[in-house]
Amino acid sequence: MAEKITPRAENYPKWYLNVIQEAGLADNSDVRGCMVIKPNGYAIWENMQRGLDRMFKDTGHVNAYFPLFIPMSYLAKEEEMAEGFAKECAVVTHYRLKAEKGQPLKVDPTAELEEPLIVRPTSETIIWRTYKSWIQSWRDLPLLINQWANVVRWEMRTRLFLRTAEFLWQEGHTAHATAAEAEAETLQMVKVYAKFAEEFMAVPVLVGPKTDGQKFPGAIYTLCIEAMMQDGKALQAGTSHFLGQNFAKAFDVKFTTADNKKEFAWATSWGASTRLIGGLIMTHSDDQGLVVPPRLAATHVVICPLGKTEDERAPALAAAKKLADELKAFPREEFFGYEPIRVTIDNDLKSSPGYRFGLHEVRGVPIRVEIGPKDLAKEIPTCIVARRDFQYRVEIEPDLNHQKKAETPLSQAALEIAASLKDIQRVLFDRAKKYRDARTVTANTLEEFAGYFPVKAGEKDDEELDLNALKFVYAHWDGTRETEDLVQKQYKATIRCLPFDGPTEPGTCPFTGRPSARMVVFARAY
RNA sequence: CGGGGUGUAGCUCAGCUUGGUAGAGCGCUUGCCUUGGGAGCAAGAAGUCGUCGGUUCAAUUCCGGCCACCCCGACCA
Repeated sequence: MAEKITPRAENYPKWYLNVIQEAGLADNSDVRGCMVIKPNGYAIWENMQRGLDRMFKDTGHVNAYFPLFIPMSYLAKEEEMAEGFAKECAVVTHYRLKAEKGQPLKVDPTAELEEPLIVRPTSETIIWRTYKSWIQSWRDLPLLINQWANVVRWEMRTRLFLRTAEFLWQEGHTAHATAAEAEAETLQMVKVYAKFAEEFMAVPVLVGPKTDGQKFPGAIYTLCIEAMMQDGKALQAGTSHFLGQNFAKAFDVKFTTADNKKEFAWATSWGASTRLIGGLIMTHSDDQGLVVPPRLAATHVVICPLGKTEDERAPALAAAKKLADELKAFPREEFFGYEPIRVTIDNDLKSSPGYRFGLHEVRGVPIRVEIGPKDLAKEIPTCIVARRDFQYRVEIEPDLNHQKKAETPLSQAALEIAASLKDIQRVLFDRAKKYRDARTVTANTLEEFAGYFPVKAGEKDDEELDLNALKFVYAHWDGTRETEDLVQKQYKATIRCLPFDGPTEPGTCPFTGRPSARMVVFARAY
């Protein structure tokens, strides 16, 4: 078998790119920093959208759409936001090209916009400008709106899914009559993200506020979910911001209260992006390729009919179709988003079975079914059910090898497959949680802390670090920006968040000796 | 924006030192053969050698400018 994927232990970043390529998730495009999301990758995004959108609707939100272009002056109205995003804004200055025969196409210098437009890096400004006309009375509140969109942030260095110049996301923007209501919304939505991460993505997350140094430009505070990747690095996977009255003041959004007073509205915003796909890959996938939890998988089940001759193939194909129909007709349930089980039949009987199996494996199909002449010749016809979450290679996970393939009577296969899909979802979450918990430690002294974040001189970033080197480290912190910056500089570790369910006892900051209110989580981050 | 590197077939790259108009592997097409873990054989299609200029009888090769991309730092979902 041609090994196309660099093992994780050898070079984790390279492995990540190999998986994306071999699984057909995305490609780099000719446009710098922008990716092409391929069907297998986009299907995962669609499943994410479906799951999240359902949860947004269930919590009372509705979808709307706002313009891609934002007048430059809008961004300027909120000072922190202008400062935060100024350096990564794409700007539109002209509205016309000049096309003359025999001449190269060029920008028409006579068609300059009076005011440049920026391509949205996030939509708070244009949305709050719009809310000004939507909100007059307390009866107009709360305003609970989400939009699915693309945004552009002109990043210096990009990586497929994790950081691209253009990315797809959703951004919720809500307006409330009171601070308490807005804060409750902020908390509710970060919990929605946590639930989505754990129940759909099978990714365990830490939930809690960011430090002031890490919060969103323009926010009073930011709540986030943080996941651990297989290299021990942290990935911020979703954020929910309490924006106070900052944007209401910037765009003069006032409403009349029940007792006829004027007040500025209170705001939240929250977002999650295609970065989630990167996190999904780095949490579950293995050296054989992509592993996707069933709730997000593009295809749940692929059935591979086998056979040398037409005489062998025809019955195998017929049995495959029958099983596919049974699976598709399965009663719809919440686990599958009330949609049919996604089954495909691999009709490529001319390719070798090994090639076909390998292809589905690298592409992350949770369950593969084999139906061939040997199975159909039995008194009670059977099929082989192979689970993607169990390695088939003895040398890699010998203890799991016995579970790699199971022979199942065809008559029961649909039932067992549906049950296995749910089991895979559970196994992936448990595995990821165990992995994270085993790599979460506490540092009580500076020496301990330093030991967890080795920075070896002359080393090229973390590529040469052992895959097992990095951890989530709980440690005390004196609460100052200076200390946070110092730690980042010395150890390349940042404070990921102050987890809601982490230890909250006060102590002493190991970096400065000053008192600390509670422990926080440090990690290297993407 | 600083440091380094690379541009040759769809992809990964060799060739350039010592100039004479281009190769391999993979992929693709066709045929034969093969089928329960990534088979084999044969034939075939495919490249203005990043770009502009210089040197030369002759430039993918030598020289210079430009452009693009990649990696490492700073910045970031």
